[in-house]
Amino acid sequence: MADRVHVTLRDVAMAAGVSLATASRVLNGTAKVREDLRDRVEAAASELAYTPNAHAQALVRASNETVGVICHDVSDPYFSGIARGVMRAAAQRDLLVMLASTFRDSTREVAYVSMLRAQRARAILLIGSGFEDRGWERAMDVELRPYLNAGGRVAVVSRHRSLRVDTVLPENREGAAALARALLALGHRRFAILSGPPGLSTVVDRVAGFRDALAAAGVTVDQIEEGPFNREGGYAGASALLDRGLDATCLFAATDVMAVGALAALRERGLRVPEDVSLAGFDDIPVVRDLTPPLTTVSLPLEEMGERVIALALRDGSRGRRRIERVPGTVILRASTIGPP
Amino acid sequence: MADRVHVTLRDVAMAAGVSLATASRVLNGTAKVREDLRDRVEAAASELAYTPNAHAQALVRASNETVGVICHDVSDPYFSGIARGVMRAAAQRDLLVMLASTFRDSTREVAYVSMLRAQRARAILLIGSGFEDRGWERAMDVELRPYLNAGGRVAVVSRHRSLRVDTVLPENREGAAALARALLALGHRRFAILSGPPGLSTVVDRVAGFRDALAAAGVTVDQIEEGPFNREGGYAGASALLDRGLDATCLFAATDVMAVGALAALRERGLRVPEDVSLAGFDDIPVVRDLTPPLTTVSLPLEEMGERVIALALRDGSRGRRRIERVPGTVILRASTIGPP
DNA sequence: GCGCTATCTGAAAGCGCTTTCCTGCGGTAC
DNA sequence: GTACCGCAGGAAAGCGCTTTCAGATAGCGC
Repeated sequence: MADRVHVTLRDVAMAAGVSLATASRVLNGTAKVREDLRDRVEAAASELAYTPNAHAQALVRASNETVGVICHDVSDPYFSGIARGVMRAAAQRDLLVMLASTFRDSTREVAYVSMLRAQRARAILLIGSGFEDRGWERAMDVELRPYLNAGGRVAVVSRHRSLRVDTVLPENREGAAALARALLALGHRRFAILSGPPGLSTVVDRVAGFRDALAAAGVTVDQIEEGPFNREGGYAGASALLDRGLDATCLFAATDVMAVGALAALRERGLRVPEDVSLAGFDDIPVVRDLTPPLTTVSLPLEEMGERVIALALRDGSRGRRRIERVPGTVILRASTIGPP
Repeated sequence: MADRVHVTLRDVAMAAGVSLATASRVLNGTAKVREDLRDRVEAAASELAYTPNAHAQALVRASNETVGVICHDVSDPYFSGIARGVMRAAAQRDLLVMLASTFRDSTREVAYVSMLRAQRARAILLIGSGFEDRGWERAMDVELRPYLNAGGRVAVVSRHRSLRVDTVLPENREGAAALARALLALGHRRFAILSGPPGLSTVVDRVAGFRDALAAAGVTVDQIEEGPFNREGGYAGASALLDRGLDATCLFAATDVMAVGALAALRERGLRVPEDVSLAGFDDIPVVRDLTPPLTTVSLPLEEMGERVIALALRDGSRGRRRIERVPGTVILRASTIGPP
């Protein structure tokens, strides 16, 4: 048994007593080969458990079968929902997905793009909002532009101020506005907001949409708390609000994950949801319907968004003009929101 | 601006007026190069936005910077928790992770291993239990053996009957047994079990451990329902149990995800947890503590397991004997379990 | 000033594959 | 029987890189 050495096409060709060219042709079905030769090559290949070296193939074909996906955190249900859609679509096309988590570190994000570029990935998908930060934008541009020029494909989910690429755009602003109107309709007039880190477009848009819709009804919000985009952020934010004296009948968290944390904080302080305070989130990640009370939120078709973003990146005629696919959010009123006490 | 063409080392070398060898040496820092030449090369590289072709490097170096991870479903919190640990550790080592979801299709799993082998991935990590199925075992062996012989590294999380490779082994059996004893201590004597698909070692072990511990106390379980390993499986299983007339004071679901579904089913039928029936799961995925009531479960350090499995795969002296790292589970009693009514 | 060594640079080989180009073959038409 | 065509298989080039090997240059002692 061969040890520590890869079986190459040359081995297969020799074992079959044919030339490299013939072996390659048989294995790829690129040209007609006399039947007995073909059989011998196939037998040799399976005998030796031959697997073509994908790097050599990628090198000579100048294309390859991988797509890169960059998200903030795989264990965040928002991203893993989208990633699931990407993977499903990728599997259908026999593509391999390289998934990277940046842990919200913009430096790492740029580094990953660079690695993916080195891999000559067929496409790079950026999931999650961009950083509204000049330095990041410049660094990203430096990596992405040559990649695009070399024929690479890039598509993103969420708004990126500086990236003029194909986009799947959740209607964060409109969704948040619709949610605000629904909450107004329930009778709420005093709101507090749990916002994510500043500089993330998703947060910015949601908060802006929410506030604008309220403003249109003559309602202003002055209790806003910022925190990291995770359960702890929601928990800490809600706690801070409570410490300061919550002056609202309804709390809006910019993401469901934060809402989950907020719910825990509220409950710990003895506030009942929704009797004492209503709570709403955004995204409709799977778990929120299993909370008690189930969470009011704006639903986004996460898996579908994943499928759409990869389709966008891989579509033909991609050199045409930039395409933006808007994904509307649907307000889902559940038991976590009722009229004000 | 160059269009549709990659900048190669040759371009950099020419622009800098040096040979390929020198350019390569500068960029890799492999040897001393006269300062002015070095500066020129570096200037040219950044000017041209040069990125080395990772495939060419992998080809000549016969090694590369990617590790493959295969799991059943990224959007399952159990897997994404482990994946998070893997990614964190991979980032530290400057490795790129190729993550594949099999959607529990054993054929696809084998296909992914083959692709990863073609990529000459430095290591392949299998997360999630193996299929106890002769055909799958044989097919997997055919792919993995040549990979291992060629110096590839493989490590797994969970028990795989046929794979004699480095393993991170959650103590499913012992954990479930400990949980059973804790529930017995609460006074329960009549149990029902929600099991996953047969042939998955994780399920088999958990159910066996649970039953054995009960048996040791003279308690038998005859209400067992099998279903898919997800929320719907738990929901359907619990519903089926209810339809048939649930004869138990405590329900054990083989995974937390299933328990979540079961909780919804129970509640829909008007059964209160824990007053009417206690409910316990396994894994301690993040969401369960936010349920109402918070779920009793067996806690597994998911992220740490991910870090350990990649460390195992990448460790030196890996040609030594197989290593098995056992990961104990910790019983966490929360409000979803109380004494029997 | 000569010979020797220590450094650094460049030429070239080769990683494993695909694909072009070319050769040699048998078959057809005259 | 000769000339021509079509086709299948082999030799070889080349994808972009690293690294060996040899050559060039400078530095040193005598």
